[in-house]
Amino acid sequence: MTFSKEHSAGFVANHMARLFAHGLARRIAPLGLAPAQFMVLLELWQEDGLTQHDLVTRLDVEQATMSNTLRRMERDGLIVRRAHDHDRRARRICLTDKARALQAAAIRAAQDQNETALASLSDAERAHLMALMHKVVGAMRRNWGD
Amino acid sequence: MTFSKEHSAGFVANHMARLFAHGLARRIAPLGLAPAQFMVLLELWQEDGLTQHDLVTRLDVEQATMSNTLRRMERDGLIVRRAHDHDRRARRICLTDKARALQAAAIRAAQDQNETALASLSDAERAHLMALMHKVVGAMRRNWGD
DNA sequence: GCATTATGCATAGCATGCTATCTGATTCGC
DNA sequence: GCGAATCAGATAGCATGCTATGCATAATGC
Repeated sequence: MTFSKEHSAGFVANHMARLFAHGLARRIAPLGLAPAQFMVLLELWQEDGLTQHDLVTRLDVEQATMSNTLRRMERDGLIVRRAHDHDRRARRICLTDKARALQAAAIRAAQDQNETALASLSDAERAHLMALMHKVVGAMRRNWGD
Repeated sequence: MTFSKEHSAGFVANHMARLFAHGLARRIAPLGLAPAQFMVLLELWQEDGLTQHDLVTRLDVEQATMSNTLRRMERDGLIVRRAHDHDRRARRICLTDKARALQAAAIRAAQDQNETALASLSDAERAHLMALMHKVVGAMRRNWGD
Protein backbone atom coordinates (compact mmCIF):
# COMPACT_ATOMS: atom_id res chain seq x y z
CA MET A 1 0.00 0.00 0.00
CA THR A 2 2.87 2.34 -0.69
CA PHE A 3 1.54 5.09 -2.91
CA SER A 4 2.89 8.59 -2.59
CA LYS A 5 1.07 11.19 -4.61
CA GLU A 6 4.28 13.16 -4.93
CA HIS A 7 5.80 10.23 -6.82
CA SER A 8 2.72 9.60 -8.95
CA ALA A 9 3.16 10.98 -12.46
CA GLY A 10 -0.59 11.24 -12.88
CA PHE A 11 -1.08 13.25 -9.72
CA VAL A 12 1.72 15.68 -10.49
CA ALA A 13 0.59 16.01 -14.10
CA ASN A 14 -2.90 16.90 -12.93
CA HIS A 15 -1.56 19.43 -10.44
CA MET A 16 0.70 21.02 -13.04
CA ALA A 17 -2.10 21.22 -15.60
CA ARG A 18 -4.42 22.88 -13.08
CA LEU A 19 -1.80 25.50 -12.29
CA PHE A 20 -1.20 26.13 -15.99
CA ALA A 21 -4.91 26.46 -16.66
CA HIS A 22 -5.41 28.77 -13.73
CA GLY A 23 -2.56 31.02 -14.78
CA LEU A 24 -3.75 31.17 -18.37
CA ALA A 25 -7.35 31.78 -17.29
CA ARG A 26 -6.28 34.73 -15.19
CA ARG A 27 -4.27 36.22 -18.05
CA ILE A 28 -6.91 35.90 -20.77
CA ALA A 29 -9.97 36.66 -18.66
CA PRO A 30 -9.56 40.40 -19.39
CA LEU A 31 -9.91 39.52 -23.09
CA GLY A 32 -13.19 37.76 -22.39
CA LEU A 33 -11.65 34.36 -23.11
CA ALA A 34 -11.47 31.06 -21.24
CA PRO A 35 -8.75 28.44 -21.80
CA ALA A 36 -10.71 26.01 -23.96
CA GLN A 37 -11.92 28.87 -26.12
CA PHE A 38 -8.33 30.01 -26.60
CA MET A 39 -7.38 26.55 -27.84
CA VAL A 40 -10.16 26.67 -30.44
CA LEU A 41 -9.08 30.13 -31.52
CA LEU A 42 -5.49 28.93 -31.93
CA GLU A 43 -6.71 26.49 -34.58
CA LEU A 44 -9.01 28.96 -36.28
CA TRP A 45 -6.40 31.70 -36.41
CA GLN A 46 -4.29 29.21 -38.30
CA GLU A 47 -7.12 28.01 -40.56
CA ASP A 48 -10.53 29.62 -40.50
CA GLY A 49 -13.67 27.76 -41.52
CA LEU A 50 -12.86 24.37 -39.97
CA THR A 51 -15.70 22.01 -39.08
CA GLN A 52 -16.46 20.89 -35.54
CA HIS A 53 -15.04 17.49 -36.46
CA ASP A 54 -11.77 19.07 -37.60
CA LEU A 55 -11.45 20.84 -34.25
CA VAL A 56 -12.25 17.65 -32.34
CA THR A 57 -9.48 15.83 -34.17
CA ARG A 58 -6.88 18.57 -33.79
CA LEU A 59 -7.52 19.30 -30.11
CA ASP A 60 -8.26 15.70 -29.06
CA VAL A 61 -11.38 16.37 -27.03
CA GLU A 62 -14.74 14.64 -27.32
CA GLN A 63 -17.25 15.92 -29.84
CA ALA A 64 -19.77 16.78 -27.12
CA THR A 65 -17.16 18.86 -25.30
CA MET A 66 -16.38 20.78 -28.47
CA SER A 67 -20.06 21.29 -29.21
CA ASN A 68 -20.54 22.95 -25.83
CA THR A 69 -17.40 25.08 -26.11
CA LEU A 70 -18.49 26.30 -29.56
CA ARG A 71 -21.94 27.15 -28.24
CA ARG A 72 -20.39 29.40 -25.59
CA MET A 73 -18.08 30.96 -28.18
CA GLU A 74 -21.00 31.70 -30.48
CA ARG A 75 -22.91 33.18 -27.53
CA ASP A 76 -19.90 35.40 -26.81
CA GLY A 77 -19.60 36.57 -30.39
CA LEU A 78 -16.27 34.89 -31.11
CA ILE A 79 -17.46 32.64 -33.93
CA VAL A 80 -20.30 32.29 -36.40
CA ARG A 81 -21.40 29.08 -38.09
CA ARG A 82 -21.82 29.09 -41.86
CA ALA A 83 -23.26 26.44 -44.13
CA HIS A 84 -20.86 23.87 -45.51
CA ASP A 85 -20.60 23.75 -49.29
CA HIS A 86 -20.95 20.04 -49.86
CA ASP A 87 -22.32 18.58 -46.64
CA ARG A 88 -25.54 19.85 -45.18
CA ARG A 89 -24.81 18.06 -41.87
CA ALA A 90 -21.64 20.01 -41.25
CA ARG A 91 -21.08 23.70 -40.62
CA ARG A 92 -17.96 25.78 -41.06
CA ILE A 93 -16.81 27.52 -37.87
CA CYS A 94 -15.74 31.06 -38.79
CA LEU A 95 -14.00 33.74 -36.76
CA THR A 96 -15.62 37.09 -36.10
CA ASP A 97 -13.66 40.33 -36.30
CA LYS A 98 -13.79 40.42 -32.53
CA ALA A 99 -12.01 37.05 -32.32
CA ARG A 100 -9.45 38.06 -34.94
CA ALA A 101 -8.62 41.18 -32.98
CA LEU A 102 -7.71 39.16 -29.89
CA GLN A 103 -4.99 37.07 -31.50
CA ALA A 104 -1.89 39.03 -30.57
CA ALA A 105 -2.86 39.76 -26.98
CA ALA A 106 -4.04 36.23 -26.27
CA ILE A 107 -0.93 34.62 -27.67
CA ARG A 108 1.18 37.01 -25.64
CA ALA A 109 -0.71 35.97 -22.53
CA ALA A 110 -0.14 32.28 -23.22
CA GLN A 111 3.56 32.80 -23.89
CA ASP A 112 3.75 34.76 -20.68
CA GLN A 113 2.20 31.92 -18.73
CA ASN A 114 4.55 29.35 -20.26
CA GLU A 115 7.51 31.58 -19.53
CA THR A 116 6.49 31.99 -15.89
CA ALA A 117 5.99 28.27 -15.47
CA LEU A 118 9.30 27.32 -17.07
CA ALA A 119 11.32 30.20 -15.63
CA SER A 120 13.49 28.00 -13.45
CA LEU A 121 14.33 25.56 -16.27
CA SER A 122 17.27 25.83 -18.66
CA ASP A 123 16.65 25.58 -22.39
CA ALA A 124 17.87 22.00 -22.33
CA GLU A 125 15.54 21.15 -19.47
CA ARG A 126 12.60 22.72 -21.27
CA ALA A 127 13.31 20.72 -24.39
CA HIS A 128 13.69 17.56 -22.34
CA LEU A 129 10.42 18.18 -20.49
CA MET A 130 8.55 18.73 -23.73
CA ALA A 131 10.03 15.59 -25.28
CA LEU A 132 9.16 13.48 -22.25
CA MET A 133 5.61 14.81 -22.07
CA HIS A 134 5.10 14.12 -25.78
CA LYS A 135 6.38 10.58 -25.22
CA VAL A 136 3.91 10.04 -22.35
CA VAL A 137 1.04 11.49 -24.37
CA GLY A 138 1.96 9.20 -27.24
CA ALA A 139 2.02 6.14 -24.98
CA MET A 140 -1.43 6.89 -23.56
CA ARG A 141 -2.96 7.67 -26.95
CA ARG A 142 -1.64 4.43 -28.39
CA ASN A 143 -2.98 2.43 -25.44
CA TRP A 144 -6.48 3.70 -25.97
CA GLY A 145 -8.30 0.46 -25.43
CA ASP A 146 -6.00 -0.92 -22.77
CA MET B 1 2.01 35.30 -34.08
CA THR B 2 4.03 32.13 -33.98
CA PHE B 3 2.42 29.85 -31.41
CA SER B 4 2.47 26.13 -31.91
CA LYS B 5 0.39 24.20 -29.41
CA GLU B 6 2.75 21.26 -29.76
CA HIS B 7 5.52 23.44 -28.37
CA SER B 8 3.40 24.97 -25.62
CA ALA B 9 4.13 23.38 -22.25
CA GLY B 10 0.71 24.36 -20.99
CA PHE B 11 -1.10 22.75 -23.88
CA VAL B 12 0.83 19.50 -23.68
CA ALA B 13 0.50 19.42 -19.88
CA ASN B 14 -3.26 19.78 -20.20
CA HIS B 15 -3.42 17.06 -22.83
CA MET B 16 -1.30 14.71 -20.74
CA ALA B 17 -3.35 15.34 -17.61
CA ARG B 18 -6.60 14.64 -19.47
CA LEU B 19 -5.23 11.35 -20.73
CA PHE B 20 -4.05 10.40 -17.23
CA ALA B 21 -7.41 11.29 -15.73
CA HIS B 22 -9.30 9.38 -18.38
CA GLY B 23 -7.18 6.26 -17.91
CA LEU B 24 -7.51 6.38 -14.14
CA ALA B 25 -11.25 7.04 -14.35
CA ARG B 26 -11.72 3.99 -16.53
CA ARG B 27 -9.72 1.82 -14.14
CA ILE B 28 -11.40 2.88 -10.91
CA ALA B 29 -14.95 3.26 -12.23
CA PRO B 30 -15.63 -0.44 -11.47
CA LEU B 31 -14.83 0.35 -7.83
CA GLY B 32 -17.42 3.13 -7.84
CA LEU B 33 -14.73 5.80 -7.61
CA ALA B 34 -13.91 8.91 -9.61
CA PRO B 35 -10.43 10.48 -9.78
CA ALA B 36 -10.94 13.33 -7.32
CA GLN B 37 -12.50 10.95 -4.83
CA PHE B 38 -9.48 8.68 -5.14
CA MET B 39 -7.20 11.58 -4.27
CA VAL B 40 -9.18 12.29 -1.13
CA LEU B 41 -9.10 8.62 -0.18
CA LEU B 42 -5.31 8.56 -0.64
CA GLU B 43 -5.04 11.16 2.12
CA LEU B 44 -7.58 9.54 4.39
CA TRP B 45 -6.06 6.08 4.03
CA GLN B 46 -2.88 7.66 5.31
CA GLU B 47 -4.57 9.63 8.09
CA ASP B 48 -8.24 9.23 8.87
CA GLY B 49 -10.29 11.99 10.49
CA LEU B 50 -8.78 14.98 8.69
CA THR B 51 -10.80 18.16 8.37
CA GLN B 52 -11.92 19.61 5.05
CA HIS B 53 -9.30 22.31 5.50
CA ASP B 54 -6.56 19.69 5.93
CA LEU B 55 -7.60 18.06 2.66
CA VAL B 56 -7.71 21.40 0.86
CA THR B 57 -4.16 22.13 1.95
CA ARG B 58 -2.77 18.71 1.09
CA LEU B 59 -4.41 18.37 -2.32
CA ASP B 60 -4.13 22.05 -3.32
CA VAL B 61 -7.67 22.53 -4.56
CA GLU B 62 -10.12 25.25 -3.60
CA GLN B 63 -12.26 24.78 -0.53
CA ALA B 64 -15.47 24.91 -2.55
CA THR B 65 -14.19 22.17 -4.85
CA MET B 66 -13.39 19.96 -1.86
CA SER B 67 -16.77 20.66 -0.31
CA ASN B 68 -18.52 19.39 -3.42
CA THR B 69 -16.28 16.33 -3.78
CA LEU B 70 -16.90 15.40 -0.13
CA ARG B 71 -20.64 15.80 -0.61
CA ARG B 72 -20.55 13.25 -3.44
CA MET B 73 -18.36 10.93 -1.38
CA GLU B 74 -20.78 11.10 1.53
CA ARG B 75 -23.67 10.44 -0.84
CA ASP B 76 -21.80 7.38 -2.15
CA GLY B 77 -21.10 6.05 1.32
CA LEU B 78 -17.34 6.51 1.22
CA ILE B 79 -17.07 8.91 4.14
CA VAL B 80 -19.00 10.09 7.18
CA ARG B 81 -18.58 13.41 8.93
CA ARG B 82 -18.13 13.38 12.70
CA ALA B 83 -18.08 16.26 15.14
CA HIS B 84 -14.76 17.88 15.84
CA ASP B 85 -13.64 17.78 19.46
CA HIS B 86 -12.63 21.39 19.95
CA ASP B 87 -14.15 23.31 17.05
CA ARG B 88 -17.83 23.19 16.40
CA ARG B 89 -17.35 24.78 12.95
CA ALA B 90 -15.16 21.92 11.73
CA ARG B 91 -15.98 18.28 11.14
CA ARG B 92 -13.69 15.28 10.94
CA ILE B 93 -13.92 13.39 7.63
CA CYS B 94 -13.88 9.66 8.43
CA LEU B 95 -13.62 6.63 6.18
CA THR B 96 -16.34 4.03 6.02
CA ASP B 97 -15.57 0.33 5.90
CA LYS B 98 -16.57 0.43 2.26
CA ALA B 99 -13.87 3.02 1.54
CA ARG B 100 -11.26 1.14 3.56
CA ALA B 101 -11.96 -2.02 1.57
CA LEU B 102 -11.15 -0.28 -1.72
CA GLN B 103 -7.60 0.73 -0.84
CA ALA B 104 -5.62 -2.12 -2.38
CA ALA B 105 -7.57 -2.34 -5.62
CA ALA B 106 -7.67 1.41 -6.18
CA ILE B 107 -3.95 1.84 -5.59
CA ARG B 108 -3.25 -1.03 -7.95
CA ALA B 109 -5.37 0.70 -10.60
CA ALA B 110 -3.47 3.96 -10.20
CA GLN B 111 -0.08 2.23 -10.36
CA ASP B 112 -1.30 0.44 -13.46
CA GLN B 113 -2.21 3.71 -15.11
CA ASN B 114 1.12 5.30 -14.24
CA GLU B 115 2.95 2.25 -15.56
CA THR B 116 1.05 2.34 -18.86
CA ALA B 117 1.72 6.03 -19.28
CA LEU B 118 5.43 5.76 -18.51
CA ALA B 119 6.01 2.44 -20.26
CA SER B 120 8.24 3.90 -22.96
CA LEU B 121 10.44 5.81 -20.50
CA SER B 122 13.57 4.50 -18.82
CA ASP B 123 13.94 4.78 -15.06
CA ALA B 124 16.23 7.76 -15.52
CA GLU B 125 13.73 9.45 -17.82
CA ARG B 126 10.92 8.85 -15.36
CA ALA B 127 12.93 10.39 -12.56
CA HIS B 128 13.85 13.33 -14.76
CA LEU B 129 10.24 13.90 -15.80
CA MET B 130 9.06 13.86 -12.19
CA ALA B 131 11.81 16.27 -11.15
CA LEU B 132 11.02 18.67 -13.98
CA MET B 133 7.29 18.60 -13.30
CA HIS B 134 7.89 19.28 -9.61
CA LYS B 135 10.09 22.20 -10.58
CA VAL B 136 7.38 23.65 -12.83
CA VAL B 137 4.71 23.14 -10.16
CA GLY B 138 6.97 24.88 -7.67
CA ALA B 139 7.52 27.84 -9.99
CA MET B 140 3.80 28.34 -10.57
CA ARG B 141 2.90 27.96 -6.90
CA ARG B 142 5.50 30.53 -5.93
CA ASN B 143 4.27 32.96 -8.57
CA TRP B 144 0.76 32.91 -7.20
CA GLY B 145 0.04 36.59 -7.45
CA ASP B 146 1.98 37.24 -10.63
C1' DG C 1 -16.86 41.43 27.86
C1' DC C 2 -18.06 42.78 23.51
C1' DA C 3 -17.29 44.24 18.79
C1' DT C 4 -14.31 43.08 15.08
C1' DT C 5 -11.88 39.86 12.49
C1' DA C 6 -10.70 35.43 11.04
C1' DT C 7 -11.84 30.68 10.11
C1' DG C 8 -14.56 26.37 8.59
C1' DC C 9 -17.85 25.13 5.60
C1' DA C 10 -21.89 25.39 2.26
C1' DT C 11 -24.02 27.09 -1.88
C1' DA C 12 -24.71 29.37 -6.39
C1' DG C 13 -23.13 29.98 -10.87
C1' DC C 14 -20.03 28.99 -14.44
C1' DA C 15 -16.44 26.44 -17.74
C1' DT C 16 -14.61 22.19 -19.22
C1' DG C 17 -14.29 17.50 -19.51
C1' DC C 18 -16.68 12.88 -19.97
C1' DT C 19 -20.40 9.08 -21.62
C1' DA C 20 -24.70 8.03 -23.70
C1' DT C 21 -28.14 8.97 -26.76
C1' DC C 22 -30.81 11.38 -30.39
C1' DT C 23 -31.64 13.54 -35.07
C1' DG C 24 -30.80 14.42 -39.60
C1' DA C 25 -27.79 13.88 -43.73
C1' DT C 26 -24.78 11.05 -46.41
C1' DT C 27 -22.79 6.91 -48.09
C1' DC C 28 -22.50 1.92 -48.93
C1' DG C 29 -23.98 -2.62 -50.34
C1' DC C 30 -26.67 -5.14 -52.77
C1' DG D 1 -32.41 2.88 -56.01
C1' DC D 2 -33.27 1.74 -51.37
C1' DG D 3 -32.44 0.03 -46.73
C1' DA D 4 -28.55 -0.15 -43.54
C1' DA D 5 -24.66 1.69 -41.78
C1' DT D 6 -22.05 5.73 -40.94
C1' DC D 7 -21.18 10.42 -39.94
C1' DA D 8 -21.93 15.55 -38.22
C1' DG D 9 -23.77 17.63 -34.69
C1' DA D 10 -26.85 18.56 -30.48
C1' DT D 11 -28.39 17.51 -25.91
C1' DA D 12 -28.83 15.44 -21.24
C1' DG D 13 -26.59 14.18 -17.18
C1' DC D 14 -22.63 13.98 -14.39
C1' DA D 15 -17.74 15.05 -12.10
C1' DT D 16 -14.32 18.39 -11.25
C1' DG D 17 -12.43 22.69 -11.21
C1' DC D 18 -13.01 27.82 -10.36
C1' DT D 19 -14.80 32.57 -8.06
C1' DA D 20 -17.89 34.90 -5.18
C1' DT D 21 -20.92 34.88 -1.25
C1' DG D 22 -23.14 33.81 2.94
C1' DC D 23 -23.44 31.74 7.65
C1' DA D 24 -21.98 30.13 11.98
C1' DT D 25 -18.35 29.62 15.23
C1' DA D 26 -13.73 31.05 17.20
C1' DA D 27 -10.26 34.04 18.29
C1' DT D 28 -8.52 38.85 19.03
C1' DG D 29 -8.14 43.46 20.54
C1' DC D 30 -9.48 47.12 23.10
